[in-house]
Amino acid sequence: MHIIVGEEEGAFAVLEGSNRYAFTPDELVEYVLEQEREQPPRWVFASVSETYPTLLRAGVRLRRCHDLTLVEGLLLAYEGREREPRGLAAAYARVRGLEVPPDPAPPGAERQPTLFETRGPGLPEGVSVVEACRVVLAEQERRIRRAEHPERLRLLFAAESASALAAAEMSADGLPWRADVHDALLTELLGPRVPTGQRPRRLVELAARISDAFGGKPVNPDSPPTIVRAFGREGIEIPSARAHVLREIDHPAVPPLLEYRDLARLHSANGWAWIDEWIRDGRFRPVYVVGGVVSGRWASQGGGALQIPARLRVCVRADPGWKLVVADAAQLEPRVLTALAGDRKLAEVSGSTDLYDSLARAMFSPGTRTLYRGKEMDDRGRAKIAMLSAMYGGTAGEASSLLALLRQRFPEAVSYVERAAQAGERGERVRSRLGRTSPAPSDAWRALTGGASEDVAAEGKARRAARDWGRFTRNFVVQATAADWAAVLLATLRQRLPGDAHLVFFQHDEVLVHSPEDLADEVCRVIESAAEEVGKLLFGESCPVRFPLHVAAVDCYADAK
DNA sequence: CACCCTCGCGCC
DNA sequence: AAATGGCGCGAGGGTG
Repeated sequence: MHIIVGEEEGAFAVLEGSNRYAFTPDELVEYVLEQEREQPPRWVFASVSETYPTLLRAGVRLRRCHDLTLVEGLLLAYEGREREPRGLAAAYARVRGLEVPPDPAPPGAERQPTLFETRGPGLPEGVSVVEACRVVLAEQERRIRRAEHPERLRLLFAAESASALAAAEMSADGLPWRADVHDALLTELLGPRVPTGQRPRRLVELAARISDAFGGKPVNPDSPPTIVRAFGREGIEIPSARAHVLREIDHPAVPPLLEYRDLARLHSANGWAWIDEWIRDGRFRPVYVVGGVVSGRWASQGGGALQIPARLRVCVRADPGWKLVVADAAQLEPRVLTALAGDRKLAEVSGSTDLYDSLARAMFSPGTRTLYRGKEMDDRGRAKIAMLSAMYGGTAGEASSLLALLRQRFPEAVSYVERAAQAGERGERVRSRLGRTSPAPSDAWRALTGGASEDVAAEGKARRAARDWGRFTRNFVVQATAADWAAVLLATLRQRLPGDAHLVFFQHDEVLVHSPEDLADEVCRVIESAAEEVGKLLFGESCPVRFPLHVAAVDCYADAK
């Protein structure tokens, strides 16, 4: 059973079968709670991210939903039409054969609407939001039935829609964040807080030491070109000012420069200004963008939510009487590749929680070491390079020979990604297990790679462009299937968490649950059993690949792992 | 001033 | 000869 909810200018319309209601926000809340108590329906929204936060503020949590915009985007990509607008008005217009309006600017863009832009849903006169939803939903169901694996798309759409619920819930609940701990850490590393725009004491000292090391001439350590020139004057030519380049140089400016870089980044990306902007009432509330990345990974808007530096994990602490349950999938992507390819030999390797360690034993005779980019590398490191090269298309240094060895041992897995790469090189699309579909290459790409070779240089450029796109599609099948896995995990998990335990953070292959202390053990078990089911849901009951998680109930995020 | 690019580096 | 995927963000530096 599904119930369509449409929002128009603060009022709500509800379509339940042939019944139609108009509700105030308060009435809607009462209605929703009643429905959820009896037999939870599938709630249909034009967009969860636009409507659900209002319900959350009123204390409403939904179990299941269908996000028409997210699903439209996935379906359009599946059908090779990802450039078409995906909002409700556009989807409705396509069904009715009307002129298709562009998507409204995302709410994050602070752009004022121009004179000719209209606010609101952009539907034709006389068509209500719920009516449009009803029409689009029916059309989406027809398109699903036409697909090669309708059941996979249904799982994908349910999981993606549930992810949207989870994302809004996590933003509303917030990640516990101790501003006082964060402030103390900044003060310890940078010196006392200074007004925005000024360099903290420690950075001032380091900048002076850097200039001294360059003979007293002021050098702006924030400007890479200036650093390259400064080394040039010392007779040291470097291609860039990147840390790994600087580390190879024997010069007194290098140590203070590297330390400056490190601390300056902390100050600018996650300094006091960040605390002021993002931490309220002991919570970090980023805006997550479900499906914001072509591969289906989430993106975030502001706050760098998916790039929290590891050293700030000390700031993430459970409330008194609560625990943080931290769970991250161990080497998710190689396991996903194993399952996708149905590589039974590699599946045996996945039985170990440390996949790379066990892969090393399968690839090498024990204890051999070689040099890799000048560094001694043990077998585990080499096994990891081999696997990453397969998934990313790397061929630098020893990678190609390691990849060749991996191909010899596990031909099914390696040929799976190589077929995806070849498809990309031909300009074809590839799909994740559940049907996330890679975009078409650009017209510029087709022009570059399509023509017959005019000269050697043009042919080289074309070849490089083709290979680049091949690396993208090679990685897409793995990354997008990992996104499938994570979405299904989130969908499963948010249904099963006991009591007041709730998701507070998600990052690609890792979840954090804030849980009352006495429920933490149960939360750990729920997460572990959910993860076991996810592999079967995606790849079938007989899938032999294990997807183990590291799960830990801790007081502080930094204590996990 | 707004806008756009590159660089460099944090996360997966 | 060398060639690894996906992001977000801030700073510098240029353009119009």
